[in-house]
Parts: sequence; C-alpha cells; structure tokens
Amino acid sequence: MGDHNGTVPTKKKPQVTASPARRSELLGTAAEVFAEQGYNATTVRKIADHAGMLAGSLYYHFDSKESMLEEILRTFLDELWDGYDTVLDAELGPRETLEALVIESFREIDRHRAAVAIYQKESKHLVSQERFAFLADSQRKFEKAWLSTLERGVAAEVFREDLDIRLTYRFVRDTVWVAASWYRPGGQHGPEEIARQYLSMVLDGIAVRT
Amino acid sequence: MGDHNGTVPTKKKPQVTASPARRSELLGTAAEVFAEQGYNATTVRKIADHAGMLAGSLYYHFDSKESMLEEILRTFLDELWDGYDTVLDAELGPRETLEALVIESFREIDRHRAAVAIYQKESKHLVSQERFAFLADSQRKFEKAWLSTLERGVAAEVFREDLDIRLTYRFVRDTVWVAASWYRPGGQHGPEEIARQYLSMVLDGIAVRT
DNA sequence: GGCCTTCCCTAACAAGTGTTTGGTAGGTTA
DNA sequence: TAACCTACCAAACACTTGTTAGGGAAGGCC
Repeated sequence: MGDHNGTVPTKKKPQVTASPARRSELLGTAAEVFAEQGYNATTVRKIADHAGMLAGSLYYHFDSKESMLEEILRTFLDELWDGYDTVLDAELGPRETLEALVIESFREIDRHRAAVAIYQKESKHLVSQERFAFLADSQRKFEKAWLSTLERGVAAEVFREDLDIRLTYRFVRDTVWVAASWYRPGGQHGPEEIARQYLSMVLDGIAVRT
Repeated sequence: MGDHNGTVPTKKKPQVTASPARRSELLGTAAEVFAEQGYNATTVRKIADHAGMLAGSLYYHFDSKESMLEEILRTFLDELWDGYDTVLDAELGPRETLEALVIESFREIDRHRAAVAIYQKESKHLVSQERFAFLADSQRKFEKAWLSTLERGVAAEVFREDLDIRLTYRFVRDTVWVAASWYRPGGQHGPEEIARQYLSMVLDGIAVRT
C-alpha cells in the first residue's frame, strides 16, 4: 500500500495481491455472462451472482468492469494471433493458407466461444475508445492477412478473379465468425469437422456442379 | 381519452393523440442510435438529443423505451415477411427460390439497415421475453422456409447432398444477414449487385473450377 | 501464541437510469 | 376573443448502476 514514491500516484492501485488462477476463473464466468446478456446489460452484481459472491468483492481482483472486458478480449486476441501467425509464417500456398486460417478460426471459436461472441457484439462500439485501440490494430492486421491471401490466390488462379475481393473478404470473415453465435463446444461436430464443411461451401459452393 | 367503461383501466393510457408521421420519424432516429450504440447502452436522453428534444418529451409519443424497440422490430419483420411470402407463394424451383430470398433479404437490409442491425444484436436476449415472442415465431417460420427450400433443392439434385443441411442453413442465413453490419445504403454497390455476388459465392464457391 | 496474507462481506456513495407530472407556447377552430 | 389541441419543456421521482471503504474470518508462517 505504501505509496512512498514522491511522484504522481499513477491513478489507482489495483488489487494488491490476487491469485492469477482465481482471476482467470472469474474472467471465465464474466465472459459467459457478457456473451449471453451483452456487456452493457450485464451488471457487476450479475457477474458476482454467477461467481457466488457479492458485487464489491469483484473489485478485489479487478479494478473496474471495463478492465474485465479488456482483459477478456486481450487474452483472446493474443491467443488468436499466436495461431494465425504460425499459419502465416508457414508461407503455404493461398488455398492452403485460407484453409488453415479457417480451421484455426474454428479452433479459436471452440476455445474462446464467449470471448468471440463478445468481440462480435461489442467491438464495433469499442474501437473508438482509446483503451480498446488494440482492437483496431487487430482488425487492420486481420484484414491485411486475409486480403493478401485472397489476392495471392487470384494471382495464382486458384480463386476466381471475377469477384470483388473486399466483398469476398467480408464474406469469408463473417461466415466464419458468426458461427460463434450458435456453436456450442461438445456438440456432435468438432471444430475441425465444421471447418471442413464450411470450407467446402465457401470454396466449391452449395450448388451441384453441372 | 374517456375511460368511461367501468372496468379496470387496463394499466396505462399511452399518448392521447400523436401524429403517425412524427412517430415513425422518431422511431427512425431511435433505430439508428440503437443500431450504433446498442439498445442497452442507448439512453432515452441520447435518443432525445438526436431528435432535438428532451427525454421526457419522448413519452408523449411512446409509453416506454422498450415499446420503441418493439415497434421498430415489428415494423421491420412485417415488411420482411411481406416480401418473403410473395417469394414463397410464387412456388418457384428451389434454386430460384433461394436466389429470390437472398435478393429480397438484401433489399430489406437496404431499406431497414438499422432495424436489421438491432435485430441481430439484440434478438438473442429478447426472444425469452414474453413481449418479444413474435421474434421466436418469425425465427421458426424463417428456418422452416429455408430448410424446406434446401431440402427441395437436394431432392431435385440442384444442391449438393453431401452437406449437413442445418449447417448449410445457418451458413446461408448468417452470410446474408451479417452484411447489415457493414452495408451502407448509397454505396457503390446496390443491394441487387451485392446479392448477385453473394449468390455467386454461395452457389458456386470462390475457388476456380478445375 | 501472534502476525500477516488472502479473500470476501457489509454498507454505503454519487451518478445515471427510465419514467411521471404539471405546465405552456403556438397554431387551429369556433 | 375564447376554447382547444398538439407537441414539447422543466423538474422531479424512484431505482439501478459501478465503485469504494472498512472490517473480518480462515489459514499459513514465525
């Protein structure tokens, strides 16, 4: 507690000591409530209820509701880019890159379904806030990775060239991520199986070839 | 007005007199704020600001914030089903039905972009409330229409039969409606052009045919 | 034993929320 | 002019919100 440095107290002191295990456990329940009810509609008391404690007690582990949201999204995006960078660094062909990115995306949905749902619902309002600037960074990087993959594919004549490439990008991107709104881990289809079927539709279409 | 029946006053009197034109004008601005900020994050004072009046004045036209949301969604769904029913009653072939439904959907996005965005973000939490039971009705009807069209297509051998039909349904559905999150009316592509490209991707895929 | 750390509770706070009530300016009708 | 209607304002209401401060129980360590 001793704020014995003579400078500015740097805003606030967060929690003094807190076990990281309990933190991420609470973040998990918070993420599920956020995903289910929406961030703004979720009160800290609801989160506390789901965690079996009272509202004020949350502030032993976190210093604000918003910082919970930030940590949830940061953790998710960090792991996501771990997987994406691995794929991109492998320098596969465009079609193989696209397939690997889609598969990786469904794996992330499988692992972070709540965070993905939150990201989809809330990121649009959040990007403008300075605190969540990392969301915009991620989106730019994301778009660049996908667009270059698509362009490479068109150049290599493995993707159709008669399609608007930005429209195609949004199509593929949305197609993948909205799955988080209905996907439930432990269902009959694992993430790889769903990815396989999605890829089949995106690449070859749903119509019978004549 | 005159509550001269001797029974229970049936809760509340809404606004006594209000011009329908002003009502729908206010609903339009409310819808845009809801779409941009999210329903829960939108305060009635913000809506009033955008409309150039004070918060309390809204209650001359509407009797609650929630009733605004309900009217926005009801109006949208009514118009949507007008178009859908016209398509379905035409009894076209499965592929033509699918194309017509997609085109109609993008036209609705063009006309009711705000309402569609609201519907996508909020419908999930709302369906459980009794007041918004009509959302669940619409969803069931929607699913039935799409599934039967897909099944007809598989039977007629115009759609691939090696795909999970429910997965395909969600794929097509999401693919279409998420477009509302980025679509802006008056852009370089009109709704028909976007529908055409989407249909091309969904039906034939983005890969080059070999 | 006493001390310290961890984790939570109790109780309150100020700000913001949707909503209500009564009033009133300006136009329309008689 | 007087009565009336429409559409809004002004000011408050009861309640919920995120957040804070102080305290205390349980357990490990000296």
